[in-house]
This record gives sequence, structure tokens and C-alpha cells, in this order.
Amino acid sequence: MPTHANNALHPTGLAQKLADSGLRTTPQRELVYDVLLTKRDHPTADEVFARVKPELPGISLATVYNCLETLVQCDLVRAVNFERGPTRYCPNLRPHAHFHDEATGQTHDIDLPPVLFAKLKAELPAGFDANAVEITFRGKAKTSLD
Amino acid sequence: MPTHANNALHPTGLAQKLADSGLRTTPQRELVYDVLLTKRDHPTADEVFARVKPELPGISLATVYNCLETLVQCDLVRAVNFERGPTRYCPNLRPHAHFHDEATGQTHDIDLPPVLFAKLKAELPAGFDANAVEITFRGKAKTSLD
DNA sequence: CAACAAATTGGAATGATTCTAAGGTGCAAA
DNA sequence: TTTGCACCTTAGAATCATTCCAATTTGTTG
Ligand SMILES: [Mn+2]
Ligand SMILES: [Mn+2]
Ligand SMILES: [Zn+2]
Ligand SMILES: [Zn+2]
Repeated sequence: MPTHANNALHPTGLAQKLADSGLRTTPQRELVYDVLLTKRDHPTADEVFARVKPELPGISLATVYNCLETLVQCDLVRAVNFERGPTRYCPNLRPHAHFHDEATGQTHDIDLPPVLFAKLKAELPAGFDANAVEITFRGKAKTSLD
Repeated sequence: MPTHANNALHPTGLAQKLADSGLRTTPQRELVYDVLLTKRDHPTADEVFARVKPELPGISLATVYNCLETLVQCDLVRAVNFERGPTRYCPNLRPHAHFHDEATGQTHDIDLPPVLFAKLKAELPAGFDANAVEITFRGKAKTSLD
């Protein structure tokens, strides 16, 4: 029986990927993942902690860090950094870029055609073999609705 | 009279841009900038401190941070971040990307055609106005010579 | 020179993250 | 079923890059 209402969001994903890595499904991991799926605003660990606490008052910040790290290891979530700010967490697994709104501090997902990532890698000089490309825009977004 | 040998590297750049911002040219600022121009390996503040100390033994780490911040403000140097590691500093002002070698920890500059940056910005949905794009590759570089 | 602003300095404070040591939890072998 | 044991969680201490602070020092201007 799941601890949290928002169960339909991860039918098999979480338990499956955890099992694949030989890890257990725990209420803490389920809830942290739920919180990320429910409000996809790239929260920090502290923000995840605040959202999770009401549902599971005994949870510790250390555990939130542990769960987030676990989810990243299992490729269920991406860690996103901007300058030296606290790490943010993103459950969007499609290849995408991030837009950082300097006015509001909000982070938006920007879907990009996969061919663009390929074109970028093609620009690398011989001898450079990239297994990941990260793209971050910085600027201002219009009267944002999302 | 300049404090450091490597003066030809910044004939007018440093003093000029500092003056433009109403700031003074100091031995510390000159030397920090020289160090960045001389070995362009994206050093951290600590590494800059270590390179600068022999020439100016009295300099403090706080001053190195202050100088680097000043150089960034004056658009003489770019601050480069990778994940949550210490900020690195880059005197290459051309638009370029960074390649992070996961094996060696080295950071390489990757020059990219400006049109590519334009193409990326063109992918942004309406309402997103980017004034900067940051591109980071992660992977392995061949038997690196530079 | 005197007054004042800008810059440097050493050390304390910050803040996100990681580490550590001490309990829990739940399955599996005896 | 007990016991063993690996996995997890937890609170609080430790880390580490960076920033802040208060006290000089330096440079410029009147
Ligand atoms: Mn970002
Ligand atoms: Mn980098
Ligand atoms: Zn995202
Ligand atoms: Zn660079």
C-alpha cells in the first residue's frame, strides 16, 4: 500500500529501477520521487524536504539528500546546477536544456530537437568524446504562466 | 612599473577596463590577471592564490577572491562552474563551450561557430529572451597534449 | 599635509552538502 | 521462528568554498 496519493505517476518506474540497482523501495524514496513528479519546478533539496515533511514528519534532511542521490544514480532524476547555487532536481528525462529566469529565479525546461545535441557533439575537435552535453540559457521570461 | 614580467599580455586591457568601471589598477589585480593569462587552464581561486603567492607573498586569499570578482565584473574574465565544484576562471572572451574531462578533471575550451549559439537561442519558445547560453560537454579526451 | 575613498587583509561566519555513528527494518538462512 | 545481516534512516558534527567583517593600508584630492 503506497504511502502517498500520487501513485499513478510512477506505475512501475520507481520500484523497477530501484530493483534493477539492487536497492529497496522505501516510503521515503517513494515520497521524494512523488514530490518531484507532482511539482516539476526544479526544487532544491531543502524545498523537497519542506514538501515531504508534512506527509512523513519523521523524515530527515539527510535522508532527503540520500534519496535524491539514489534517484539520480538510478537515472530517474537529473541533478541541475546553476552557478554555485544549491543543486536542483528534475524528473524530466527527455534531453532538454534549462532556462534560468534571472528576474524570478525560476528554472524552465526547454525541449530541444535531439539533432541539435548531435550537431553540438559534431563540433568537438578530434579526440574529444562527449557522453553528455549540458545547455543552460540565462535571461528573462515573459509574464510566465507555468 | 608593472609588478610582474608578463606585461605584454594586457597592453591596455586591464587598466582600461578597470578605469572604465571607476576602479584602481593594483598590483594584486594585475598579478591575478597575469596569472590567468599565462596559464589558461581554468584554475580555481585556490590555484590562482598558489600561483600568485610567490610573486606577492603578502597577498591574501580574500584578495584573490576580490580580484577575481572584479575581473569578472569588468568582463575581463569569465567564471565557469561545473556541478558543485569550486568556481574556475577563464580569460577567453570569445564565445566558447567547455569540455570537462572526467578522467583528468581538466577543462578545455571548445570554440564554436557563433551561428550555433544563435541557432540555440532560436529554439527558445516565444517569451523566452536569453542573454547568455552556456554549453558544457562532459566526457573523455584523448591523450591530451594541451 | 589632511581628509577621504578605495582596496587589502586575517579571521570569523555562512550555507549546502557530506560524513559518522547509532539505531531501525525486513528478508533469508539456520 | 529466531538470528544474522545488509540495507536504510537519522541527528548532529564536519567539510569546504565562499562571503562577510572590522581593522589597517594605500592612493587621490583639496
Ligand atoms: Mn539551471
Ligand atoms: Mn566546466
Ligand atoms: Zn529540467
Ligand atoms: Zn574557457
